[in-house]
Amino acid sequence: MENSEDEEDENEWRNSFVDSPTHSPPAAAASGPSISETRVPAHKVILHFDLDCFYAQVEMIRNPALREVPLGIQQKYIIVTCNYVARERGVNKLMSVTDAKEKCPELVLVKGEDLTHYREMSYKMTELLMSYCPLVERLGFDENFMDVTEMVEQRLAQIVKSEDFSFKGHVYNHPSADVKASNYPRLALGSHIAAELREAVHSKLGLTGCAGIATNKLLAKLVSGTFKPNQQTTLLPENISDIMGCLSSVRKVPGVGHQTAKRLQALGLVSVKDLQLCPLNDLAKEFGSPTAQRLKNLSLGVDDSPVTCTGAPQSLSDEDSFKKMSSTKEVSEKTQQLLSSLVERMRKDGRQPQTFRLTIRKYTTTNKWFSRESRQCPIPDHIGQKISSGSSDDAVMQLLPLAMKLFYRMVDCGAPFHLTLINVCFSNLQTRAAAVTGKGSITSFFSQSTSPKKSQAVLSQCQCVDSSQGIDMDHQFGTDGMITQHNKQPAIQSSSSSSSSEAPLHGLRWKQNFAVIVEETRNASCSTAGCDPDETANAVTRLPPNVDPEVFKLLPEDIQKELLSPAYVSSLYSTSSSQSGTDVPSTSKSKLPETLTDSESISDTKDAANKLNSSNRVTTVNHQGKAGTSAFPEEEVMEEGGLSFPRLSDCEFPGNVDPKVFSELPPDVQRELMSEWKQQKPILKTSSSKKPGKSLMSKDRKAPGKGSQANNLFKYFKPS
DNA sequence: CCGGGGCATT
DNA sequence: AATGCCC
Repeated sequence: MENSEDEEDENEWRNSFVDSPTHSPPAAAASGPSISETRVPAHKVILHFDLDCFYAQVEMIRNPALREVPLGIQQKYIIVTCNYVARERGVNKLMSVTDAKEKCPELVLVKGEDLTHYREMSYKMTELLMSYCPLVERLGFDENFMDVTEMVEQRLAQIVKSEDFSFKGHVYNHPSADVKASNYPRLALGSHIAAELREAVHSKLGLTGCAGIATNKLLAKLVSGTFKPNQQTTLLPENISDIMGCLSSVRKVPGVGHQTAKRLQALGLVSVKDLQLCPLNDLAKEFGSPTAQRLKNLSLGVDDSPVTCTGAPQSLSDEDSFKKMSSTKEVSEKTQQLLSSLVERMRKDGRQPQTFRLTIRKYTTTNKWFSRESRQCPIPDHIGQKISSGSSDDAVMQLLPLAMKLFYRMVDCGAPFHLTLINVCFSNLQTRAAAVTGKGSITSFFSQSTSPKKSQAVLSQCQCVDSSQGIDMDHQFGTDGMITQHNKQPAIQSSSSSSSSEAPLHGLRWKQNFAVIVEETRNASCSTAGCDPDETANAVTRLPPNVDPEVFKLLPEDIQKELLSPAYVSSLYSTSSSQSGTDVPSTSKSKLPETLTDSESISDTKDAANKLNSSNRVTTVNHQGKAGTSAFPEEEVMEEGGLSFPRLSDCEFPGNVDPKVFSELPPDVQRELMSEWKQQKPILKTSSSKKPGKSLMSKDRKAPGKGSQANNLFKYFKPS
């Protein structure tokens, strides 16, 4: 059942590649001992979501009056995107403001340099998708991949044999009604799921978008844009060569960028067809064997890269570009300004950056817009602490000299200089738990007393997420959101809606935290409808087969702590999760509610509806009650948020942790640990062992640090 | 070539 | 730590 034997469509799919000499076996698979026969997996069903003119949509939600007018989103002197009214009048993406105004003098412009609102909405989108299936990968702010293979299999199992059903939306190169879903039941079900998710996104967030349904990420992305806007397209295996073949330029292939395209062109390869036909050896001479194979595969529509959960960002940065900056005073002021907003964002994130980087772009006549230089340095701990919990202004003031030091390493201020961009970036983001314990050992952990301050911080973040949620942000435009469209002052200044706390996005993380917290404390505080005690209890109580709680409890305290460390957790994921791209941890599937099963749909499913609305309901939460009995007295407000993502626990709560042991930890420590877990990538591939051959699009994350140490700890667990 | 963000390589 | 490449 797990390696569900292929039906006809699988065979057809496979056959379509069999003749390709360069084709490597569709990786994945072989989670167990490689039985030669069963190792070819059922093909995956991958969805790609691509929101329509994303920034413009967000602005139109914030101010519905903009829906009726041609709207362009302006960053500096560029229209980065525009609504469809504007497109009808000849405005296009990445058009200069001058050209756009020429084409469409009535064009209304909204400044889009502050990404806060876009970022927030972007994460809401990802969270919404994740609430149905945790395997979601972000690509930029407006695209998401989703691996729904498991969901499809579940539905397939429930389908009545004779049941006749069809594809939702378009089918690439087919008069959609032609195609019988029974020939490709999995893709057909994928198209149903895509349709339902798009509807959910629309009803819950007010956003429209396209979806592509195919057997891998490459194809899903390529096919999703076939019908725009607000439509979806399924690609059948038999049409793979069609969609690849009609790509005029290799550049159209996701994963082939400018540089790669240029190098290919030097080999005389321009179209995808050229690339398909080019001998692998020729490619290997230019790119090396692995890259050559990847390129060739991509040209054929082959892509075995897994959908990798994106999780929280690995870095936060802020930048500004300008015509000219040539004095250190300006540089210092601009840097300070950038640092201020970055520090605020960093603080809301909750993690503590260990590295600071300053990037600049120097003006050069030789037109190298792209060349940026950067210098980076460690952030002294005392400064890091100010960023996350101290005075923001102090933090900025201490970072500024650091930044200037880096600046002087790149610019000789004795001579004239001319900058056109400054970027500040925090990376190497660590949770306080990790920061507090100092590098390797977690020993001082328990001596840390519970920190009221931190709890408060978490709470306020929760409230921030809360207040920033809600689809109709219209009302945020009190009186200042009116449309202006004169030529002198072409841009509307986005109402600075500072009211809706910048509290961004890691709603993702926070909500996941809440989910875990709720589960841990549910006896004390779970009181709301939609909270299924069995489900949540299981999520936390269940241990994977290779973990012996009894053994765990007998371990020395410090060893236990190491086992709870994020590095260990992630290493566990990376080694225990199967290499198969199609195998989803079985725990995460069985409990998926039937939210999407029928045309009935999402909104009618209590569970889903509760989830999706949670953000709007947080304010209605009962703030009192079991304050005394909860392990997190200050955080009652979280329970609603937690209930909204009951299923995430499968994916997010490390299964190797003994809940009893965990529950005996101080609340503060529990919270820190959970916070850490949230930031690990739940799905990790081992980059060394198997080699699914990552595509250019894959991320292939590694477990952070301490791998060897963590691995040694495996001996404390039962062999699986 | 705007604003981000990520990964791999050196 | 710095650059390149990708979206």
